[in-house]
Amino acid sequence: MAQLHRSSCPIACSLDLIGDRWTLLVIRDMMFFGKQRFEEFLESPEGISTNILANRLKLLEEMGLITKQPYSNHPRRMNYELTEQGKSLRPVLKALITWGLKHIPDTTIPQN
Amino acid sequence: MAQLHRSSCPIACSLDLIGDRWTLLVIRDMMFFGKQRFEEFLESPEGISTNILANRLKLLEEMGLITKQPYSNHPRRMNYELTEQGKSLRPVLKALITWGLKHIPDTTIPQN
DNA sequence: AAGTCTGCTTGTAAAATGCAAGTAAGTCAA
DNA sequence: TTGACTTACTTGCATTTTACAAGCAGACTT
Repeated sequence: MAQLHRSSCPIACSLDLIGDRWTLLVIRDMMFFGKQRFEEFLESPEGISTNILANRLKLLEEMGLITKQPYSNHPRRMNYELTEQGKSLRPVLKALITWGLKHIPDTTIPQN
Repeated sequence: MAQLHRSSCPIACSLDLIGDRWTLLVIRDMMFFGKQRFEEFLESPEGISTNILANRLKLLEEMGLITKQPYSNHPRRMNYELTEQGKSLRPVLKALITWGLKHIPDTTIPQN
């Protein structure tokens, strides 16, 4: 994951932040499936590994797209939630869903 | 660049095809700046390197998002053009532009 | 006091990327 | 007709990122 912006183009800058194979899947899990905890993200069918997930959650928090909070009084139990900035990625995900469903065979709206 | 689909989710599948730091920038150059030749893509401010560009053009052609044709009677001069399938990525790019302009400081619509 | 649950970290091999240099096929100018 | 030039790549190699497996730490639970 690159940190610096390669240009001032909004597409390039967006890709610098969220343009990899995992980040938007974490956002998807939060936005469409209401997932909030580390173990829940691990259950998604794509099979993200724990080190990548920890790294992406950290970066997303640093970017301000999600927030992390301790979950009630349970120990070491974290709640990840989308910020308004994170929620505003919905049109991007919608566009990817529409394109994928139309152009990639055997894609379907998943249930979990 | 991965080739296989990790799941049947349209978002995940789309990211498997176009979810890297360079592919959508090549599409952008064709869609918004009318670029068609190898050397033109190299001129973009992000500075893609020649091996990555060659690889992405090849993958995009294999996916059916672009076509490659010899340019008139000039030698070794190729024209890359978006197919209908490639053009249909416009809403995805539009969504990224909108999000980037709103949420990333110092992004602007570029001129070249 | 021992085991469990959750959320990570660490180690290492494999893959992708970045950078520089080189190559090949044709054109053009002298 | 040869030697430079243009365009579109390919190759080699160092660096970075990813994938996979294993381990660990703190709080609870029995």
